[in-house]
Amino acid sequence: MPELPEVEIHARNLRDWLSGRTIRSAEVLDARLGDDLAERLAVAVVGHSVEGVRRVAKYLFIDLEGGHTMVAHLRMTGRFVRDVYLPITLPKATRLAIVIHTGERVRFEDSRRFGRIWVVLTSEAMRLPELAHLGPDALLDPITPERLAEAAGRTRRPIKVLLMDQTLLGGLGNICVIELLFRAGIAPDTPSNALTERHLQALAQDIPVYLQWAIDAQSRRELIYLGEKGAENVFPIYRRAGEPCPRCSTPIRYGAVAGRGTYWCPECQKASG
DNA sequence: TAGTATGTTGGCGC
DNA sequence: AGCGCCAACATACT
Repeated sequence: MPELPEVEIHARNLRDWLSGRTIRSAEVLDARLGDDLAERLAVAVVGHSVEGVRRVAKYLFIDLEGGHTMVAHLRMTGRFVRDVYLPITLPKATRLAIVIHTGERVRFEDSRRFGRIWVVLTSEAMRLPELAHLGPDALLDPITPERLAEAAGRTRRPIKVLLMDQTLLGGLGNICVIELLFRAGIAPDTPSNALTERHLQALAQDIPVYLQWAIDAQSRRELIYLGEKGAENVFPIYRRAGEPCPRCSTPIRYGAVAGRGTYWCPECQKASG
């Protein structure tokens, strides 16, 4: 269930595995992965070399020589993995298997099958309906305190909901926002327009700092998402209901904010203006 | 077993 | 228009 940090780690792994390599074959094992995906891969990807890998918000871009790009969204359980030695049978959750000219295989695994992959002209990638209204990337193009304050002042929506709005800034999800609001000392259900300039400024400035920490904290070759077997929780607040707050030792609370599971410290997060 | 899950879209109703 | 809420997608884990 990746957010910006996990997608960034994917981008780095894929860059390492694919850049400069030629795609030898691509096998689609689930037709729902993308419209006409097998045909598009055959035409624009197989036989082409990878020019580079980029990340925009929670989207991955694999740019191919020849002018096309594979765009991928991992949704809740999607993951790219590399097989150096090829097992005879593909693991059950495999939805796409790509073999590169070195003989290594890169697979897209996705147990819940919500992930999506598109193959489009590189120049048209940002015009995909899903991406057309995406705001600036939360890490590469950090939101200014002024822009955040302007957006917050216009709405009574909870600050948690505002930060997860991908049209305002792209890349933050439930975990990132929970952790950012803890760091900022702001209650998740605070109406956005009740926050002070000072709190919003601190929040805006902390976003790229937090994201860089989260990337570093999870950097490893194979990502295991929280909730999966063997996952390690590196987050101070997320999924720690009842555990002591790392700052004040008050038990962490759990509840729903705008329908999403939310964790917060009732002592440290009181700021509302 | 029932509840929960880190994402996104789209529909309904106020 | 903005917003809350729900369902859909489909499976794994506790």
